[in-house]
Amino acid sequence: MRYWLMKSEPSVYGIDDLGRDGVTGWEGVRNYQARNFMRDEMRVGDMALFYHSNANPPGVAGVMRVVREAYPDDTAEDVTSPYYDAKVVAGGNRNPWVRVDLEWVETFSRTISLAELREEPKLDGLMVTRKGMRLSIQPVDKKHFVHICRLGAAHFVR
DNA sequence: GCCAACGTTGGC
DNA sequence: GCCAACGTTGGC
Repeated sequence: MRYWLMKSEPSVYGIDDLGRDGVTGWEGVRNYQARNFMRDEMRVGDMALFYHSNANPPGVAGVMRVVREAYPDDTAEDVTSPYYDAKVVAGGNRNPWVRVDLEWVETFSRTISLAELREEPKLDGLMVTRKGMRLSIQPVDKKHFVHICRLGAAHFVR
């Protein structure tokens, strides 16, 4: 089983939205490296940290689980979607974008902020704290995942 | 294939 | 709102 960190802006879709929805399709990923992680490496049962970007403070807000592996993200072909990709349709190319489905697992009682992630020596090597790291889907070491869950006082990990 | 210009991400 | 860092585009 693998562990991930996935970013979303809470003003667009945050962990409270996922808590309400239960399960959501992770739409709108338009970066090939991030897509490749979803398409090639995410498996049902993998766990992911829900990271709030462009938030105050930015940080990990909770945990979710992969419940469906990669399938086409048809928002890329939907003119009315904010994630519409004109290049896909115009080029007559096959839609290269995929999404996975994620299930809400737990919302932390507090957000583990980016500043706190940086300060914690046990989290050395975590990708999200690297300067200039914009990748929206990142693999996370199990030991890092578990530690962040403990910081968040997660129940499911105890 | 190089690389300048441009658009986006995301912390602050 | 600013802007550094990054990814993509497109002329050559």
